[in-house]
Amino acid sequence: MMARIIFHVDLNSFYASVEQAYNPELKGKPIAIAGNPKERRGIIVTSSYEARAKGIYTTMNVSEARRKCPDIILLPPDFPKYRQASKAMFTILRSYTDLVEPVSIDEGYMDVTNNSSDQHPIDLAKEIQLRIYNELDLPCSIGIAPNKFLAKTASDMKKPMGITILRKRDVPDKLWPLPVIEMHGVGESTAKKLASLKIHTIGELAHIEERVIQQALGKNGVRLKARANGQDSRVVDPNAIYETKSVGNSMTLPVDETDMKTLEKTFEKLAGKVAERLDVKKLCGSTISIQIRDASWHNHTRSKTFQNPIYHQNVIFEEALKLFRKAWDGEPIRLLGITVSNVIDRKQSVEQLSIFNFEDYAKQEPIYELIDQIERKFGKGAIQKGIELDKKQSFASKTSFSKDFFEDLKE
DNA sequence: TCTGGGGTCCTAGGACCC
DNA sequence: TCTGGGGTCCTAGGACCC
Repeated sequence: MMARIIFHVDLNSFYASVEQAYNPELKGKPIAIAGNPKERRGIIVTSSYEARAKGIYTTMNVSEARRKCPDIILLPPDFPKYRQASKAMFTILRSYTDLVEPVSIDEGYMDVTNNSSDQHPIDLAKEIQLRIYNELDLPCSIGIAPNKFLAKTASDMKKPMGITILRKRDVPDKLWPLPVIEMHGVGESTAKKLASLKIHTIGELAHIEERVIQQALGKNGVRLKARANGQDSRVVDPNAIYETKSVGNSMTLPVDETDMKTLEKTFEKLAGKVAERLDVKKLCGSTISIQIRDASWHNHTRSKTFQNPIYHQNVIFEEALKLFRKAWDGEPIRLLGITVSNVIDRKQSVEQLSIFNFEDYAKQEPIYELIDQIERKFGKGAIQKGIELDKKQSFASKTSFSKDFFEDLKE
């Protein structure tokens, strides 16, 4: 197989850079975007390099940041602004290839293997970087490599405004000496487990026996070992962003809360936000989950799956509350969240007619032919069986008798 | 360093089916 | 009455990323 050429483009300290681009007076100054600067529980989301130099980092509490850097300029996040800048950046990337996969608001992959121009990849990267800088006033780093993992790793190596090539043959020298926690996909918990196996560097992970890593970390461990060897066959998928799997909102409460009225109000707000976002994207989902975080940072989730996808604020609110009442032990609560998952497009969402609805539907239609066809498709007795199973509430996922399906059959 | 809010993927056990 | 093995779905929790 021909070697691929993958770019990973990463906008540097994105939110802070956008603010500086909009307001040049902020350039060269320690600035930070804080979730909610007024709230006791506000945290630093991003900071400029000038702020970082003074010890500011992401997740740092706002009051802590003020103490460390008294002249810091704190700004509330302005997501519409960031989304616009992000869009403009991806438009530039797509002017070079359709094979652009946004990963988040500020980073994405490109597969430029088959780019027609005879430009050297490094010159192409320079051109892209310069355009983003000149046209949008935003700094970015670009990693160039034969796969996603190495490209991502490379873009991290020189910031801001770096361009880094990481070839397969560079892996032993450039990657293996690094501590394993530096690897994307290895967090604190995995690093700890690896340490207990006497693995401290990426090189040591690269050479561990397959059986041992599989035993300790499962599938993920096997994958990490491959990555440590510079192997990653994931393709650049331009459609990945359109495949939303879940939509959720959560909220940290001003104080650890036990008052039911306040908690109910919070759920109402969250249900409203989730419903609104589902509306905007014309989505619905069949599973609802709630998240409860207690004062000691322990998370609990409860979920329920329905036959029919939901999206109404009231339904989301009521189901969330039901789950909550069953799950809550009365302990003070730090955070509440609602997520709707198993998400599908509302239009094609197949208003899933249950069999009972089907019977109603059938009364108005000449259906003997229809039944015959269904039984031919799903086997003799399928209808009867469907009715029985539906009574046990376990039918929906097996065979979806959608309206569309019936329309199709009638032809 | 005591930690916001948006996500994705994986695992493991239980229910249920064939 | 006791018994396999394979598969899917659901639920709860954990890890990780930006």
